[in-house]
Amino acid sequence: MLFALSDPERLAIARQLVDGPLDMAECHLSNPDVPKSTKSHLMKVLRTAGVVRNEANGRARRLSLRREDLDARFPGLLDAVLSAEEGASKS
Amino acid sequence: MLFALSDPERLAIARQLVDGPLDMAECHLSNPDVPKSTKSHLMKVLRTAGVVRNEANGRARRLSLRREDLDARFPGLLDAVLSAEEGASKS
DNA sequence: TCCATCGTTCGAATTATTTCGAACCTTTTA
DNA sequence: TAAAAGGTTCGAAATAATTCGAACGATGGA
Repeated sequence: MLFALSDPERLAIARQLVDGPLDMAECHLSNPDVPKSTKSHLMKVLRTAGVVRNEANGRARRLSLRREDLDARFPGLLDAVLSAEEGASKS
Repeated sequence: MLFALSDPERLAIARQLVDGPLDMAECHLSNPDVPKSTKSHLMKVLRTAGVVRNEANGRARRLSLRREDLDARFPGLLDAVLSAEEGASKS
C-alpha cells in the first residue's frame, strides 16, 4: 500500500477519490496525454495494493477508495497520507 | 518518504528507531548476512527521504528517527505507518 | 605510527517498474 | 449486427532501484 501511494500520480488519483467514486474517465492525470494502457496500469497497481476498487459500470469503470478495508488494516494511515501537504517531496 | 518506508527492510529499521537512537551496528536486518554496503544504501534512502538522521559517533554512526520534522511535514503519517499491523503485506 | 573497526561511495550487474502500442473484450448505440 | 466507446491485458523497450565487491575515509587502540 505504501508503495502504491508513493507515486505522485497514483497518490493524486487516490486524492480524487476521497470525495466519492469516479468513473475512470473522470480521473485526471497530471499529463492528460498518457495512453490509456498506462493509465490502466496505474489503476492496477492501486487495485492490487488494495487501495482502490474497480467495478464495471456500463461500459465504463467505477473507481472507489477502499476506505473501510484500509482503515481496518492500517488505522489512520490513509487519512494521514491524503491530508499530507500536497506538494510534499522536498527534504 | 512513502517510498522509503514502502520497503519492508527499511520500515523495519524505522521501527527499531522508535524507542530511541541506535548505532548502525545495532540495527538488525532480517538477513544478517547482507554486505555492509547494502545496509549503508538502505540507510541512505531513509536519510535522503528525511526519515532518519545519521550523525558520527566515534567511529560508529548514530541513527535516529526525525520525528519532529516528519510529524511537522506529514502529521500522523509516521505514527500510522509505525503502528500498522506488523506483517501487513497481503491484500 | 600502524592497524583494525565502522561506515561511505563508486561502478557494474541484476532485478523490478514504468511506459507504450497492439490486440482483445464487453457494453452501448446506430 | 456492425461499429464505436471505454478499458484491460500482453510483450517488448526504456528507466529506475537494488545488490554487491572493491576502494576509500575517519576514528580509536596498541
